[in-house]
Amino acid sequence: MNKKVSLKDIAKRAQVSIATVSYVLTKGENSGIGYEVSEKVKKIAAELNYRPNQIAQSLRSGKSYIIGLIVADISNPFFANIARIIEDEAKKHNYTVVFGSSDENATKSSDLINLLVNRQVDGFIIAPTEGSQEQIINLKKQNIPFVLIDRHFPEIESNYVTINNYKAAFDVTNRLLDTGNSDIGLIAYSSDLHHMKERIRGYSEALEAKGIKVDNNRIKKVAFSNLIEDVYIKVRELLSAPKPVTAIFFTTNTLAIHGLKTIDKLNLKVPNDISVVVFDAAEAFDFYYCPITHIKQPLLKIGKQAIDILVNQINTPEKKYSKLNLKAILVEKDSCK
Amino acid sequence: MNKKVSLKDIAKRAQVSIATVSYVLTKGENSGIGYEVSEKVKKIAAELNYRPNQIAQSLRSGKSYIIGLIVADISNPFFANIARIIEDEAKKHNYTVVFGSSDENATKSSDLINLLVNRQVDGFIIAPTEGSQEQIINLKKQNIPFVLIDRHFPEIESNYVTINNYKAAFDVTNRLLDTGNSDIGLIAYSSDLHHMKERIRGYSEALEAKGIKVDNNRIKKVAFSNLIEDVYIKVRELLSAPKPVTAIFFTTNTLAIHGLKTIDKLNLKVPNDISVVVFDAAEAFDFYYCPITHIKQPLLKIGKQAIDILVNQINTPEKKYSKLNLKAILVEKDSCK
DNA sequence: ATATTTTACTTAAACGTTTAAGTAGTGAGT
DNA sequence: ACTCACTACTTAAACGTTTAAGTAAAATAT
Repeated sequence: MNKKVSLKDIAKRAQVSIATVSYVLTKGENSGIGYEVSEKVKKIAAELNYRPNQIAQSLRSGKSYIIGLIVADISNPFFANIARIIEDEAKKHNYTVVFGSSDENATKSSDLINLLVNRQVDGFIIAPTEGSQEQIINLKKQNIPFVLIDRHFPEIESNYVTINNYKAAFDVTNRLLDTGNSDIGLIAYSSDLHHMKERIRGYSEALEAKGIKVDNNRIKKVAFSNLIEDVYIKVRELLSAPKPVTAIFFTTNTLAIHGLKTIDKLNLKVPNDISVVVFDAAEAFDFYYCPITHIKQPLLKIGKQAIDILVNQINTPEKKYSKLNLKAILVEKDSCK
Repeated sequence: MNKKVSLKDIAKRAQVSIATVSYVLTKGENSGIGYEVSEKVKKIAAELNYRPNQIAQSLRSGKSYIIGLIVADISNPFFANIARIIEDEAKKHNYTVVFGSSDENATKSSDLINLLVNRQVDGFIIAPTEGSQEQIINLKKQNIPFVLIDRHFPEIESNYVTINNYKAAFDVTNRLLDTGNSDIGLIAYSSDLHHMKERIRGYSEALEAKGIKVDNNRIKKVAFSNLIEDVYIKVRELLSAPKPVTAIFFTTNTLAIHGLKTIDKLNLKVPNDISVVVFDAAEAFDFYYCPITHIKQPLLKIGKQAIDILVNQINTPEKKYSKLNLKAILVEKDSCK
């Protein structure tokens, strides 16, 4: 068995103390160690292929240089992309990202947070799931820095980077209205999460602004745990009601993917038989015969800002929270008519 | 600032030694510590919300319980899925997965490996990129356990879990031949990686087995770094040659996605104008008008086996390597005619 | 020539665990 | 009564770093 090379090994070979080796290797020019000894140490370190043990460094410094990222659903390309961006941004600040997917499940989220707290992560970036309020409050109590993304809890003061969901939903609903649709259904997750409510509020107020009464039967909610079937059922309900809708607003890309499959199964054509708008895109849409009008979130900005805020807070803990509401843009394609 | 709770804090409150606290908290029933003291310590630990510092545990034990996963391209759903499976499997063995994407770039791969070696990961699961042989050899030299997945280097003895790429490619090519295609093109990455060569060999030998001479002009290679354009060019070349092909075998899903887009642009219809088979699926294919015949890899099995082999090697370091060549299956759909 | 500063190192403590080894004190066995 | 074996703890060392504090020798100043 090859034991790993430590400062001790170098020290022994160079016949100096461990501290000397450490000084040579960590302080550059002005280590306070003489030229000859320095060179000797460096040479031996290179020969032995010395790698500092970051675990020991972390223990000593109290900093792990690890950021915990908890996304709601890693199979969703939205989160997959954001994870990637955050990883890249974190690396620029010399942080490694460890992440997990809560799958919209508060228990799993709690397990992940605990796991990572034990691993002494320096901070978190979290897309919190429903029912995870306490976990967030606990982080605050423990003084562990974190930034929420995509969603946040308005009742809990914290850093967050989200988009203006209300505004985006309002805009996209307006787009449907402008193209002549007044019977608009909405498919959402059955969730108390604020961003979901905001999307629904945007939809509702856009209708009301045009003097259209909101029909709660047209706001359909599906369970994350039973997505595929639920979407199928709800989309059918919208389309087979006494007065069927002429347009559907899918509040997430995953909902849309299964919604479009349902529409295909029912032999309806977008946009002639039914108009469609979606919150977020998906690569799969590229192959859909009709380009889909959708909301595009500024992923790069979200990731960059989240990391910036977090790293800042890690380095200079303050009581002031950063609350960012970024603008999302409406990408107009051919799916509304 | 809330300092974190350590054994010391509990010990002080309970008026016992640190060791006593450790014994109570880590050895269950037979800690050798009396009932009353045990209860007292446990109670205080709970009150203070004590969390063992895994960094300290790692330093002491020499084990980090972290597995490094390096995939070739995390934006590819094949790797995204496998990452997820590996994460889940690892958790069952009490390991945390830290991962990065090399983006098929040997330098990035090297950086990632170094980063993770410094972090004292207990082992690696790697989908190695072209030119990363030395990194792999270095891991061997340092006695760091690892398992290669998806690809491996035949010239380097190591653990690996791959599929039988030759067989799969042979089968899928045969499928094209059986449906009446004798002019078959192939789109591959320009890569020396063994699995890619094996796929090409499968294709070639399937043709030869039917007495068809392999035409090297029909084996097109594209650069990973210039994927979209290259695919477009090469697919066009195949289709506008003096004797155009009637079928194309895409050796990865990403190649197929852009290949199908090209086919759409050229106003050709699958399978009437052109037959298509693909190595690996993609969610996007669900929206393609023609269900695509493809090779399906046993992702779950690959992930499970990789973790099993790795964990095994971590716990009982042996010189014997596990080399797994799993079977992939051909999923027959409607894209061949 | 002597005091003072500077240089070039070493010692030792600390981070939070785990665990082998040590130490009282108790109870049983003879 | 005295040994022996338990029980219930504590002490101390170790994992690999970093760094404040210490020390001895050399260089400079007076």
